[in-house]
Amino acid sequence: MAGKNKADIRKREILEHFYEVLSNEGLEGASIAKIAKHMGVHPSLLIHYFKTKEEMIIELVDFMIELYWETYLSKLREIQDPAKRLDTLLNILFGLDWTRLVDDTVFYACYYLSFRNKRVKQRLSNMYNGFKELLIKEIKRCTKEGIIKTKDPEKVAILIISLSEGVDFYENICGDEHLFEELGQYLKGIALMLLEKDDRGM
Amino acid sequence: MAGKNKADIRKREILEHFYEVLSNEGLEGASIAKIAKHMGVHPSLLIHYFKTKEEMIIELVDFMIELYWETYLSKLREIQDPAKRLDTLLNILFGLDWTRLVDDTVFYACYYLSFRNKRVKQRLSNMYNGFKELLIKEIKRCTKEGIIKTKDPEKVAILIISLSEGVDFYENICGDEHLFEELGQYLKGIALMLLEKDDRGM
Amino acid sequence: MAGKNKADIRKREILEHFYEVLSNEGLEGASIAKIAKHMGVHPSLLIHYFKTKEEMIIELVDFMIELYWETYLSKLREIQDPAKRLDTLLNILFGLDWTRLVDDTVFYACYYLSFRNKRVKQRLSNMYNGFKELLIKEIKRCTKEGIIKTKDPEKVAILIISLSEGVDFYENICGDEHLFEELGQYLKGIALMLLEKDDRGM
Amino acid sequence: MAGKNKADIRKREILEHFYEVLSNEGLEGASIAKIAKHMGVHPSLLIHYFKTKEEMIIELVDFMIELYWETYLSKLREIQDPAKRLDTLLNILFGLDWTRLVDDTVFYACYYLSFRNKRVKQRLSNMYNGFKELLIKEIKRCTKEGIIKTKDPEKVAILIISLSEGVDFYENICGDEHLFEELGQYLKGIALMLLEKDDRGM
DNA sequence: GATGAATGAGTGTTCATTCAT
DNA sequence: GATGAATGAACACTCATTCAT
Repeated sequence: MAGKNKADIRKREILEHFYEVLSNEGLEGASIAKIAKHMGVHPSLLIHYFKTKEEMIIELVDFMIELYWETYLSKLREIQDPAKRLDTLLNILFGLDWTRLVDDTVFYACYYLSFRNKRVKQRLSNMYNGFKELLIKEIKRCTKEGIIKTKDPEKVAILIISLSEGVDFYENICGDEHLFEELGQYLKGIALMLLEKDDRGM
Repeated sequence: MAGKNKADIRKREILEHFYEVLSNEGLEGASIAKIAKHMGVHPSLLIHYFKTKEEMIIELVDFMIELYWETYLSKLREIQDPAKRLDTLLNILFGLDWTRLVDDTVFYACYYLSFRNKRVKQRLSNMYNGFKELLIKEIKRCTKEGIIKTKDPEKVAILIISLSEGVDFYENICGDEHLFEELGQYLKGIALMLLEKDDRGM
Repeated sequence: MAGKNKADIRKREILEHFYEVLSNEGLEGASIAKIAKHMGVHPSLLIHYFKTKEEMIIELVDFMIELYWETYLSKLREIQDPAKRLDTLLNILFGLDWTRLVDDTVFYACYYLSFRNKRVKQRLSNMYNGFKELLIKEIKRCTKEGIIKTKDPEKVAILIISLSEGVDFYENICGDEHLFEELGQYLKGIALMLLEKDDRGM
Repeated sequence: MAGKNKADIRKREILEHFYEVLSNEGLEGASIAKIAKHMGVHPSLLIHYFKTKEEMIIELVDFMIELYWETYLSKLREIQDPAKRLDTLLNILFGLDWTRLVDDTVFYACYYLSFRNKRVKQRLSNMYNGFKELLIKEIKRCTKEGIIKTKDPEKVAILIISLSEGVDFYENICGDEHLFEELGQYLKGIALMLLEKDDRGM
């Protein structure tokens, strides 16, 4: 994504500072002035590259989504075996690397912004739909090969993604340091159960 | 809760306007000036009652939490049968009334604030712990009476709450109008399965 | 001064708190709200007694001036001998008790206010004129009795008062702890010289 | 002092308006908004240049001190003769130009601020120490050359400065228009006497 | 490409004060 | 005698942004 001309490099640099300030000081603290100060540059420069703050936010969202996709895809890239691919996906969703990939303050800032900003919402929506489709594809493949018996792959995919996000959500409020570590394997087990025994409770 | 003197009535009134403005215009839009204008009153009056905006936020959080608790408790109040009580809890968690009880913008505003505001975080944490303990108590009772076979009630309680929040989270981004309605019964089924078959997939 | 009805007692009490807050936090800090908080009372009460803040200031000035006069007069009261009376006056003006009688922040606050507030200015002017007249009277008596040879008592009186204030002024900016203590006797000596040898440098 | 780039020119301009508003309306009246209005500019521009009001105050103090020094030094510059240099210093201290060089409201505003603002205090302290050292140097030179017989130059220097300030102080409260004019020569005479006869009254 | 000048709306909060109770 | 409700102006300061250089 993005060419490698000087402007793009500079914009990426700005986004990284934006990310950091947002992470440290939250939405109210991430003003253009503070970001500029954080990178030792004049505020006008940020406007010069992004025109408006909204544009900066949009590109930050894109930047974050890129990160997620790269993680997903890089971990799956060389794996052929369907079972292993599905297993990898679950490891990603319920592992620590995933939740810690993007700072929670930044992630939930973007999430919160999506309530009032259609463009942000659209991007997040696309991202989650992408995750969902990816998951569905793998589920279907595994079902086809008899590894699992999932009747409604979309429902289960939504369920798994929601569970992953829900635990993250819960953790942020109630989590002691080790909650998620313990919970990880347990959750993966639940997910597998849902995939295999999806014909039950319905 | 809260006395019935004039100040308490007025404060409640202010909080309702705060809630509404927050719901309509988000965190950045919910300035003291705008709330005051929304209720046709001078900004300094809000300060007169709450001293600082932070205090106002804290009391809004309390106000919201009160709403949740009242819902919980009022629905459980007259039910004695353990199975029915548990069923009611699941209906609350995966039903529409619950998610729609508090406006999402308001709820996630509070959630987002909890990242940087210890007092908000503590309150939300207490609330979720309260929900969890309530759930655990009912699970244990049902287990004792042989209705379900839950081995680790706390884990399952956390799981169920997380699932409930996770689906709400997901819905806000990806949900078409009817997603949750369909999902509700399905999720409740999952929850029941988790409660009964908790000895499985682990 | 002032009757002893309940209102006067309350007003005096308020003035004492005003004095203290002014001393601790300066002019900008001495708001009605803060004074009220300092005495654990509602701000409206101060207005109730003084009508306006200006009135409060005026009465504070009177309060302070009272303090000065009481000191002056009480120290002179029982002394008959003219030489001793003059000596006492000089001791007062160049002694530590005098400068420390009223907190510097309070005194210079009143002084500063006099630039823009005619009523304050008038009061301070009267006070200094009173001091001057007192000093002149004693100088004249001593001159008459041949103790000193002051040709122009008013000029010398003004000079002595100015010197006293000037040293206080200087001390506030440049004074180490002991400057004034050392200087006291020296200054008194200068004053005496001025009184005796007033026929010189003119 | 100060470069000649646009910012420095603008800052100086702002300080001049600050000075004027302060002189006209006192400390309480010299708000950023009023200064901005006085110079027909937007309030945030002042912040743009000075960051905070405190900084503006500090620079005003520096500005005022600069004025004093320039006066001192320019009047002494071309004079070599020790007696004349000392005489010039006394003329400055007890002459009208001196007291009228800086508006009294402004000067005493700075003085008053020094009570609560360490940086202001430090600057005034440095200024008076500079004056004192200058005076001491000239006194010593004159003593060496036998023009006067001052035993403790520092004490006398402090005395003279204090007297100068004290008379100014007194004048502000009690002075009719011509008091200081009359007093000037008299005071200078006193100062000379103190310098010559410093071995007396001690 | 980067900086500085300037704006104007907006922030939360404090202020002295009035009025009713 | 004392408190609380309410006001409206003011405060220093931050905000995103525009324009000129």
